Amino acid sequence: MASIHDVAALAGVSIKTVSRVVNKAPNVSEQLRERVAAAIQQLDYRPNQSARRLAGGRSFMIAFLYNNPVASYISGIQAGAVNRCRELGYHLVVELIPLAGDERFDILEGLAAALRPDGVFLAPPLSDDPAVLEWLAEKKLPCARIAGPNGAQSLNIVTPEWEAGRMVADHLLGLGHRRIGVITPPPAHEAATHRVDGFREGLAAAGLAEEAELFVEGGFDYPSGIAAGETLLGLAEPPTAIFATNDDMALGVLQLARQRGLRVPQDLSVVGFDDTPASLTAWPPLTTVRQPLAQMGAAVIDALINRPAKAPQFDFELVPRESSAPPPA
Amino acid sequence: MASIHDVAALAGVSIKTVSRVVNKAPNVSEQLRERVAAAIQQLDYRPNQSARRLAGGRSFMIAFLYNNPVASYISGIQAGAVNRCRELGYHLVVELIPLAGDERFDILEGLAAALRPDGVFLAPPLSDDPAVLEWLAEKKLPCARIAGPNGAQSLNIVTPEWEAGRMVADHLLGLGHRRIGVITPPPAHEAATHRVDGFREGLAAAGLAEEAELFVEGGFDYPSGIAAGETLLGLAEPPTAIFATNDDMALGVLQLARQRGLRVPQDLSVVGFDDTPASLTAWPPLTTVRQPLAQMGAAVIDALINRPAKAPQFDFELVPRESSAPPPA
DNA sequence: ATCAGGTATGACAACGCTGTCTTCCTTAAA
DNA sequence: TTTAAGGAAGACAGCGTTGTCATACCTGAT
Repeated sequence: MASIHDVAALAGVSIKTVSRVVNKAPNVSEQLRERVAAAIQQLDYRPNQSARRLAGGRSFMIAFLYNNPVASYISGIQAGAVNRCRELGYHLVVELIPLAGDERFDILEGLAAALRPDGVFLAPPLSDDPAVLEWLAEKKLPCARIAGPNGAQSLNIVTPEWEAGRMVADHLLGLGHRRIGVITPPPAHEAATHRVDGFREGLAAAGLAEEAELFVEGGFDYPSGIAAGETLLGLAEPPTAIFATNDDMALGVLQLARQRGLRVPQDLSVVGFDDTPASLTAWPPLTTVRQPLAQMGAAVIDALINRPAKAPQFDFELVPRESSAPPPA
Repeated sequence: MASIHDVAALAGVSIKTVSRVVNKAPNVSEQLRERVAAAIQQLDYRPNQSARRLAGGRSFMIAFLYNNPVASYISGIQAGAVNRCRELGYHLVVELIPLAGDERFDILEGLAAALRPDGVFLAPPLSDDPAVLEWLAEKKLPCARIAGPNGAQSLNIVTPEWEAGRMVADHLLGLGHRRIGVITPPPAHEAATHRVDGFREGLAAAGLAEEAELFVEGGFDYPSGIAAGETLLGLAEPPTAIFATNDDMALGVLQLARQRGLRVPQDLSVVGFDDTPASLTAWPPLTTVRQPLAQMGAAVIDALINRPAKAPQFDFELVPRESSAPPPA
């Protein structure tokens, strides 16, 4: 495997000049630049990251810290991140971080000391963890998060959760629903709670009063969707539609409706969030909100490496499918 | 951040001795070992991987190459792999490799040259790719695969696909089915085809003749499940049960049955494979086969790093749910 | 003609570790 | 008592880069 010395020898220059060419540093004559480039090409030379890290202080590694039970969500984000990393000549090291316990910090410590990553990518709900955020700030590790709380010391890629919530409200309201149950996210998923805020705003815009009994907290999983659905459908005046703030819970509502003999969407409309694979294959296919996960992942990498001036804009998209329809007459 | 020199100074020994202690090398007196350990502890010293790699030739990195549309599958394997890596002091670098095209080799080349990973982990269906396998062998990169073809030059963690297929056959046969349709995997997923072999063996063991028309090839995705199901149900004598070799296709069959007014499982039994989240939330919940994904991921890492003498044994588990029942009378 | 001030290039010392070789010290066999 | 053998510890040279500094060259203003 060719080293910088081989290239230098072949091109008849010093290793420093090769280094300059590789790093696109200034003050190299066009002539030499080309000669070196040719030598690099010929030998198929690739700089050794370890040596680079050791000498230069940069590791060309980004740590991706995650812990999210929804595989498709993480998977989508990771795909975007890993591809962008590749484009930029970086690599993505993944680490599964427990959501609680001091063990987390051991792992982080080991990761930071061994790898010295150039940046840290936090996926939700880790992006909400103040202790982790603080630890990273203390270590002065550049860190970017997706859908985390704002105002913290590190970068946060903001997602239009609020707008998406509003979209769901408008969709359901537009179909004629006036009494809509909401299964809210667990408080640990702070960004997701903005979905509910946007939804509330939609309600208000339609001149509807907010009724506390229609907002039931869920745990972002299937069983909790069933449980919350039971609460909502057990109301004296049950809702004609339910907005579950993620797909797993919406799927739970679908299941519950089936048990109770309610037809979806004729008797009850259901809207989810995330556009998971299961939402498409469910019966009926779930109306849900699609996030541009790969774009989001790529944007975080950009933020970490290029630090672009302006924050990226994402469009969440309402995917109308067969689980939502006008309310029963 | 403490370096080996700091530890050596604090313990009053040479850096080499510290290195010995860190690497659990022999020929260090118990007394010194303890003194050094104490110094390491006190300074919270962690060896720098880049330096280690540069000097020692090992990178403590494993490359995880994947490309699989089934997020939950990859996610499960990755979780097992990343945790085992951590236990062993390694790190997992992920890379998304296209399934075809020469671009693959550029990516691999870049990865290999820059990172010099100590091992490469290939997840299916990449584990079936002869060109990739050959490229890795050429570069002398230790490589382990899950569910790949046997006989290749690299390690392969064998999974009991055959046995699992047999289990499915026995399950369905045991329920009384005599005419069972099978949606077979695309040929690129070689390991998965053993599921069909095992299934065939079950048929033979029950004294049933094999009918070619009952075996229809699928593409491992939802639409292809629907299409294959249409072929099977369109048969002059349609099957009373369908074994789809993955969940996505089984979900497609479920959908098709619904369209045709067939009740599952009363009119048609359906069995999937993979135990994806969607298989649980589908209606009816899908009888399927669960693979110990995390264990499998961990085993590959073990194979790469520790090279254990004996191959690990995995148990695939049939998860009976509500999509399979005795055939209509 | 002289000199300041840039531009182009190279020499060389890190970076933090491990491999190799050397040295010193025990221990036990001859 | 001598000697071989091996255990314990250290000195030192890389590993493949980048950063810093030195050097040579060129330009244009004096």
